[in-house]
Amino acid sequence: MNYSNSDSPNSKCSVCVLGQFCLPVGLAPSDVAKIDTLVKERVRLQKGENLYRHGDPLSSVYSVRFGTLKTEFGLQDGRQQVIGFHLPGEILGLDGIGEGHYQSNAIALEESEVCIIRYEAFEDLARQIPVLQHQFHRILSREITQDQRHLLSLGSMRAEERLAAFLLNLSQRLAARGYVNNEFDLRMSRVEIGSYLGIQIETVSRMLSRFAESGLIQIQQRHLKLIDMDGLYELAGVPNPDRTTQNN
Amino acid sequence: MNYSNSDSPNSKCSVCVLGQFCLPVGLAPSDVAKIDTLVKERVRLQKGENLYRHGDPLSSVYSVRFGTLKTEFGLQDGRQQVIGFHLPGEILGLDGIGEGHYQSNAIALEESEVCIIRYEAFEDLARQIPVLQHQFHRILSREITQDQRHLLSLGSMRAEERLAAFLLNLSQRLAARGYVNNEFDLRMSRVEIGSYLGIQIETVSRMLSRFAESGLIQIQQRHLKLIDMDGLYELAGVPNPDRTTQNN
DNA sequence: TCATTTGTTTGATAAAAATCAAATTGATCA
DNA sequence: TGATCAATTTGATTTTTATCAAACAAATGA
Repeated sequence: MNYSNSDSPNSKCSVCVLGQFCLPVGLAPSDVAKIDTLVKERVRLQKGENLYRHGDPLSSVYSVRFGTLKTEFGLQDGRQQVIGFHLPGEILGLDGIGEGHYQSNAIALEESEVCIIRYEAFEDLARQIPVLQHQFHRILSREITQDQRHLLSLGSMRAEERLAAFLLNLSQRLAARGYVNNEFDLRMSRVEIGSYLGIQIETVSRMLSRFAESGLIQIQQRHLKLIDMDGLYELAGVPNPDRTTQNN
Repeated sequence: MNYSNSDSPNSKCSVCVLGQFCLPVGLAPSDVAKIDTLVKERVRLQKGENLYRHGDPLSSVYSVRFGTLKTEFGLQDGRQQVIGFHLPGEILGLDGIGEGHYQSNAIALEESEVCIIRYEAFEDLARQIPVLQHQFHRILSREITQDQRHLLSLGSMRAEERLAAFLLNLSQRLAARGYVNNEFDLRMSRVEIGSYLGIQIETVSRMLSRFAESGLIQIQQRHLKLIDMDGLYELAGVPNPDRTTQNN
């Protein structure tokens, strides 16, 4: 782990392009300046490095600046479940607030950098800036909703439906960040995808091959093209939100 | 739905026995009195009644006063997943904060009563009482952790393991509320258990029969006795937290 | 460069759970 | 009280996915 305490201009929330996804959403510029004083440290992580581990005392929550991380939740007997993949602008560490120590492990899937938000100081600031307080509640609430959507996937969908929903979810989140929505690189291994979706890696591989064969996607290693978005959305059980044709 | 706006003494948070599970945890008596002014309304629900529905605008979050509710999350194509069962003292409606409208349905499993916490007024009060603000963050965070534990169950456990973990989770939550931990009535149907656990009702029924046959439990209809807690905990992948024998 | 390791794909088989079907039990109501 | 309806259990069979095994490909390092 490589800490930095830079005051270089591009390290400030007030100029960060991720502001629209991160804590400062909706804040007046003068309030964002107050966050700047709170978020001064960052950490650089290499692939495979832990940002935090289950049981570490909660000191901070984190915002992804660049890169991708996964969080995983473990059972005493050793089994682990990947809970989420985290893209720039997303907040990590929220599960540590309840008990005062993190309940999950957070691990970088590639070289990544996260902003450190000291939690106690943040609570103080949130009391002073109602919009910030509300935005934080929204972030916590959306995390709950996201986990519930994931539960629906694991509890009610078959393997190929889960996989389609997963690929589309990634696509949407990348598109919101300015990338094209139909071509990207998977940062996670088949093992990690399988764990996230509650299926074995052989099944992940077979389903990807099947998708490719039926013209839904093209895939070579981790490079992915979504060809038939409508078909994928249908598998995922939702209409394609991008389609604005006659049937709307 | 039957609203009441009673100021009878036993309706106040300051005297409510559920305080130890609910919002007021850790608050000074003078601060609990401030919550009393916030939480004055309650709703009585009959079995099967909705407390809120997906899409309803968020106006309040709710605390269960007595009874049991379920929340369920739906897919456009009609599939529904039971996300949680909610006991007295637990807070509902948190998934509405993110988008300003509830993402799930909340339905009473038996005659129940919930306290209404006006959300906007609550945010204001939380700013004035740091301990209350922190307690609310803890509640949100624990909800995330609970959903993650549920994800681990659906993603990494076999049907009988999920069922064992579910029964033990209920047992623990009831025990924390002063009931015996090894004998209780299930308030939910086999269909609802199956949905919650991501398995079909026939499988739920078979697993319950198998548990009974192997002496782990006794069950008649919805009345349940946990006989071999250690065995159940082993199935659930965790050591029995109540055991303080030689191996600790 | 080749050799080794790691990750991925594909195939064959087994296990788990779903589905279909019927029987049984309990609850509700005339 | 019996009749009807709903919920649950049990059995037979099918489907899905896991597991075991092997082949293959990509990445790493001497």
